[in-house]
Amino acid sequence: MKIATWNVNSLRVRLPHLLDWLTAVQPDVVGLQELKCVDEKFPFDELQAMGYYSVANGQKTYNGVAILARHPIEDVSRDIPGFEDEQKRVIAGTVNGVRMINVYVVNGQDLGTDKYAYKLRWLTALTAYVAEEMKKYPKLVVVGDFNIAPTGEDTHDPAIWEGKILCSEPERAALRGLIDLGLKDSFRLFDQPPGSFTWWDYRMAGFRRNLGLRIDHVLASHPLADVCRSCAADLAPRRLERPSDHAPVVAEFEL
DNA sequence: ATGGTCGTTATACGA
Repeated sequence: MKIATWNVNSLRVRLPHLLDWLTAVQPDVVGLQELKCVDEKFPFDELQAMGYYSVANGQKTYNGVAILARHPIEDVSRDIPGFEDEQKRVIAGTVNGVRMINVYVVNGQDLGTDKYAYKLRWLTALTAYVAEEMKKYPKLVVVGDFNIAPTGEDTHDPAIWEGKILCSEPERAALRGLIDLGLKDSFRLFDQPPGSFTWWDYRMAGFRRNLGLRIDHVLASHPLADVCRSCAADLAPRRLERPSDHAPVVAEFEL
């Protein structure tokens, strides 16, 4: 079972890349983020024609998440239950007995801003939600754009990023708190080449110079981590014309 | 220190 996550940064613009990538990679379940697309305009028909069921939680201009799967998506849940939030950042569903919680974590802008405070509050609410879900679903993945690089190794230059947004200690502590519920960072279950990232700023030729961060993750519960066979970023779509600024991450599980 | 580049029912703002 191939489980993937991809911040597409506008589903409308990236739909041709997405359809080509689904054909090439054949993932079984995919979490998408930053759709910037209302549900009324979600391309359900094109995806169905490719053999994918889809469920979405979209909004205009900003945010928006979806799950695609080759099998029916059951027990779909949108947002974080009990957490007041205008922004559409979470969708969950169950496919073949595997629970996927797909998240687009708040970016946070800069330390000390209202958006940063919102990010930390949001992560506290997410952690409580995932804790509840883990009681119900032993086989669970939390995937998405976490907007957090777990360690210096997940940045092109730890000194530059030290204490900055996406790398600050409170953000990293929040991610560790989520993982400490009983999850594994699938990517780090395997030897990886240094300089492995999932996001590169459009500015300053970030991708060409590999000035990236690893901020997109597949976190797997222990029963799934035990059967994880690979996890890697797929840089091919990032090399195309008019790419998303994020690469997809694909993890394979023997199920 | 600054700005740079994308996307958006845009023309300022979020990332």
